[in-house]
Amino acid sequence: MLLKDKISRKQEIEQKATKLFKEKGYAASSMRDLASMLGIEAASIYSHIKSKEEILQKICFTLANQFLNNLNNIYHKKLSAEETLRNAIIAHVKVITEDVSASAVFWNEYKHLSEPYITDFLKMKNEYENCFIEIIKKGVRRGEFRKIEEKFAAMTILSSLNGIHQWYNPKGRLTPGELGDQIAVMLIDGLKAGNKNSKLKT
Amino acid sequence: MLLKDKISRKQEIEQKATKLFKEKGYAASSMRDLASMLGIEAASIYSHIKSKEEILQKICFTLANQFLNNLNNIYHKKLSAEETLRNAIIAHVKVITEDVSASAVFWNEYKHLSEPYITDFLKMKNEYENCFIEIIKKGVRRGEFRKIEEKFAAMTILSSLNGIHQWYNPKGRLTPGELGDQIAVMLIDGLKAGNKNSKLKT
DNA sequence: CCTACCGATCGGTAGG
DNA sequence: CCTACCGATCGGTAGG
Repeated sequence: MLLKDKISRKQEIEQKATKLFKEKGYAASSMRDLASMLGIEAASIYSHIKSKEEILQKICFTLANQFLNNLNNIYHKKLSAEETLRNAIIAHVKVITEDVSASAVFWNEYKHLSEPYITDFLKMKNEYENCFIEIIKKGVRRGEFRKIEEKFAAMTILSSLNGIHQWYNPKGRLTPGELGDQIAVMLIDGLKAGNKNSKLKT
Repeated sequence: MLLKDKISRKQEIEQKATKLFKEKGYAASSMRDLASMLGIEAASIYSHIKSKEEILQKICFTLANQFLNNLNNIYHKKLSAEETLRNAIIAHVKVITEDVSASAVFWNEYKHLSEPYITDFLKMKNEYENCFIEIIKKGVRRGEFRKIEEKFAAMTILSSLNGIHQWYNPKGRLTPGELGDQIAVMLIDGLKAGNKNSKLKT
């Protein structure tokens, strides 16, 4: 009972902090801001967490692991490049829509991680981006996609996915599933249109 | 001579501040950081500028005006929706590539503007986004683009453009012009592919 | 452009 | 979870 209370209080702190970090940015968010959202004094927060940065670390690495695990699972299914990319996009969108605040913080505030966390984080980010580049390279090689600068294409796709948190309204017309499907169609068609090699595959 | 020196010193402060704000974020950048980049004391900066926020205001509104002016000029040319969108994308990319640091700050740090600046800024941002939505609505109405949720499409395009500062290397293979052309092709093809109404236009 | 300094606020600790 | 408090740092000013 006591343990249960403590866990849920810690989760409440993390959730409120995520909201706060999203709205004001990590550096401009003070522990006194967070405390007043919780209705307690700033010093009391330290009964539940070790430091302000610990919260940021948890947000960043939880999401980074979700993104990477999903992508690894999809990548090893050995589908066509198009289907791999479609599944990767849909999985990415799902992670974002499940916690829009966390994904905003993940994307905008990771630079405030200290060493060695920032180095680890950047390694994971790089691995993820390289995997997207590889998928597109494969698609170009196999004639599924048009000839295109692969890094450019991968970063354009990832940018549009990582911008979702800035405009997506969970209560709006598009459900997360519809959003993932639609954005996958739009971005993949952008890679396929005018593809002169596509007949090689059919 | 004295006036000329003072102007260029102010510009140097603004340029260095832009770089600093990009790298550390506005809130985590101190005037002492900026001073040490300039080789002077923090207090001396205030001979040239009024406040830290004044620099942020200049960055944000200079870019916002560039984006809006370009888009208004293009919009009033009364081209097809596709050509309007293509020109808008290319113009947007040009502004970003001309000053990658400034556009990173513009996009990531505007939330630190105080009133009334933040309200003005958000108005301009909204106007810009609505104009993109209108262009896409027109394209869908005229059968140039497939049927698509217009706000979703506009925000996806703008997100991919506003992510350019995170990965674009001015010394890399793609020139700013090539980047603008390529990204326009990819995004517009994503709007056109599978368009069942396209024959209405030819 | 500098020295000297201001009040405010920061993340965090001690001790209960 | 609180009171009381710490040293560090912040943006900015006065006066030269």
